[in-house]
Amino acid sequence: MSNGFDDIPFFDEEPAPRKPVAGSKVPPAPGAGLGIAARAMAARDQARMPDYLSGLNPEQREAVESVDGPVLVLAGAGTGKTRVLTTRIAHILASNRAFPSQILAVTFTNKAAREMKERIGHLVGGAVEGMPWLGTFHSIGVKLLRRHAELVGLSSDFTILDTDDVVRLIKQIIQAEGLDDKRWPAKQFAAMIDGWKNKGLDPARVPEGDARAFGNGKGRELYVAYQNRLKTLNACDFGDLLLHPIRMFKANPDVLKEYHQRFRYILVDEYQDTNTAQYMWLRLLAQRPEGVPQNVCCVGDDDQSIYGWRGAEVDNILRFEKDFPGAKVIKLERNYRSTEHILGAAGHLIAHNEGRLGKTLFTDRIDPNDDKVVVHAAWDSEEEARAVGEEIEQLQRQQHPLNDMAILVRASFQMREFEDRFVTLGLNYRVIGGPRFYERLEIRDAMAYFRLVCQPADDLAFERIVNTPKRGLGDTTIRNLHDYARARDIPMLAAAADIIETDELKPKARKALFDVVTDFRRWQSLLENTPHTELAEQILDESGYTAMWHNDKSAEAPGRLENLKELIRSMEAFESMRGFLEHVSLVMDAETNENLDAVSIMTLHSAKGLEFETVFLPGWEEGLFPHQRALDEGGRSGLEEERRLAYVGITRAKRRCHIWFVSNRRIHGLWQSTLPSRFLDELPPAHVEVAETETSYGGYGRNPYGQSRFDKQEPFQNSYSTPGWKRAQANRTDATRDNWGTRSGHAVERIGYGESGPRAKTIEGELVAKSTTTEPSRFSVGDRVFHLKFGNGNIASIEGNKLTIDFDRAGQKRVLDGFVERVQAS
DNA sequence: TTTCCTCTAGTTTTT
DNA sequence: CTAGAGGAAA
Repeated sequence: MSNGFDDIPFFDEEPAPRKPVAGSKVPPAPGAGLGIAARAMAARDQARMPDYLSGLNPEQREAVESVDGPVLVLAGAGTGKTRVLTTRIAHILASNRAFPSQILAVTFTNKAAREMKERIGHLVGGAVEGMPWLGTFHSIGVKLLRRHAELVGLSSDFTILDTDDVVRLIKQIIQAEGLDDKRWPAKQFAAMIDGWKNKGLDPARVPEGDARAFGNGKGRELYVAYQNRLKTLNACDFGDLLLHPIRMFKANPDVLKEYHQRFRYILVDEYQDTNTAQYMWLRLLAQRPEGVPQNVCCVGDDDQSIYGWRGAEVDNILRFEKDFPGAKVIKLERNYRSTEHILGAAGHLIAHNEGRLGKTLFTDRIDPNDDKVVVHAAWDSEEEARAVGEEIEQLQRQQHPLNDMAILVRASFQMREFEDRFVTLGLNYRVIGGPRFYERLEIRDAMAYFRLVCQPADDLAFERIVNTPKRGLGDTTIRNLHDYARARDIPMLAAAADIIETDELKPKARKALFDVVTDFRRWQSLLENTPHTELAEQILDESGYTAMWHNDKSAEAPGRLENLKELIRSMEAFESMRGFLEHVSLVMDAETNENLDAVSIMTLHSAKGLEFETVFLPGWEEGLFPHQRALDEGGRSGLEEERRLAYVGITRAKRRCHIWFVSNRRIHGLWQSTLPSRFLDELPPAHVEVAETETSYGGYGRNPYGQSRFDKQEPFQNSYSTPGWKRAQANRTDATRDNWGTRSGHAVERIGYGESGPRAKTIEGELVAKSTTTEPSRFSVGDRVFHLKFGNGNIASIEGNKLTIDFDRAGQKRVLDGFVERVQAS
């Protein structure tokens, strides 16, 4: 849990590593307290061929052992990419080429970094201490910046702003420029700045046209003003965590040189996702002066590049060989995940893209009993959800764990239908990627208190909480204070301390502000000597923040209090409040509860890197997938990215992949009839079967879809002529919309779930319906209960795990007992 | 200050 | 349609 930079010596105290000599013996490892390198060496010495190399195929092994010089590993889905990366690091360590602190290993997400640490630990036998430079681009950026902040005009205790802070800040700037913040939304400009920063553009380099496009042509001025404001706040946004180090390195070649010496080996995960700024950062660090080997290894898959829309440049991976002359390119094509049908379908689909580096996944685990990829047609999204639910239940009856199944959607609105259905069925599910814990209102408020205690100059935090809970400090007072602070160039909290000594404010506001200032003074004085969790609780109590939610009668209030408790709990793992704040600003991910058996529902984007026995891919319709906007805004390359997304979806499946399309979908409230996705036509018949629908309608054979519905003739185009396909097509054309109820043999029961109000989600961002149990209900009629969505109510009747409840506010609803908690009768 | 109403926009997401 | 934001009224 490092919260800074001073815990790692800049250069190792140990002697410089020697070049390994073939067959050289390494001295036996002494007992306890071994460094990672020593342990790795010991592990290697146990066998002639190091253990860690034994299970690798020849290509993987080559990727692991080609440690010197630039290497690009093109690792297709399920080909053991992470394994190669981690084994490679273990190998570098074990062969005595570098110390752990001389390896730079970069990932995109914290999750990936964590996983790598863990797996290296396994390989080397023990926890990985001393890999200080394994982390995300951003966390490594922070580490560099904390060390050299003064070189870019910051002080090393700078704050990291998240998107929410940034938007509020930009809004102020837009208003300060005298622009209408409704006509020029701060959010949009924040996105523009983010985009520019992804491209490595400082204000001067933003193309004229782009800069003029915002704020009556004032885009550039606004960007400058924003950067200035950040500097006065001693703050960075996420983009700066990359750009500042780049600037720093460019302006200080001596510093860059130090890092060149330090980082003997550089590894990059998910290279296809790097944006221009990351690419610049990497080249600065990786490209060495003549004669020095560039030990860079980038691992990626151009076919899985799905983040172009947020600045990723597939081109980075495509031109690796130009950037690093003499680079070795190793393709990993042997797939260990999926059946031949799944690979065949995915491979045929992705072959429709141009400009690929070209890989074909194969497996030799061929089993004639393997299912083909199945394409299903449904009348509308409701039927789609119902049918998927049935399939899941059927698999469940065959003892397949729900954890092995996932529904991967293109857009998050599609999730709702599945959630509704699963709640009705009492089927456990979890939603991955919902609102994040640290993005919740109450968490952000609490964090603002903590930030302000640790960093009295954090004006954004100050503004967020001065009047939360309500203290009668309205707009006018704040504006006053703001001007006062600006005029004197001091932080707002300091300004508040000053202004209460004057008579500039009304007595009421003055008193309120006085209380705030004294509270913060007190908390700051406690910061060093009070256990931080205790202090945190104290802050939330004394500020009246907890009381505010206690008094709040709304349905969400108890959940929010619970989240605050969870926040305090999660602080325990940290040494100090500062350490905790640093962690939170970078690590925004929530963990899922692995112990629960549940179907996962997530977007295709968040599914990258995961795998499931069975994957359901609903919503393969033109306009949704490929998404209309991707086509409109991205043209050909937009379509190709969508296709890669489809590829990612299919290759998540190990054994079973079910694709769905519907004929009617409600978009923006109105029903629209839809066409099957062109991607369906791009699947190879040999690996695909069309499901016979159990429903009894249709069969007219009116098939408007022949060959080449969308594209010019393409070599892969094929027209399905199987009876099943024809029927599926006919179904979607001729079905009548009276399928409410039991047509598919399943009693449809609607329970209240669809009115406005927040979605019921647990702190992990999961919504979990308890499965039907045979146990007697833990509730009885008349109990007073609380429901996250509907609030308080009394139980009117009970059937199994389904409760009928008279809610105080929402009226009578039927809900599953897993969604309510018993409360004391009031 | 709160509540209610109107308006608007509406893929994908990490850090 | 529907969630969220912002403005107007109580």
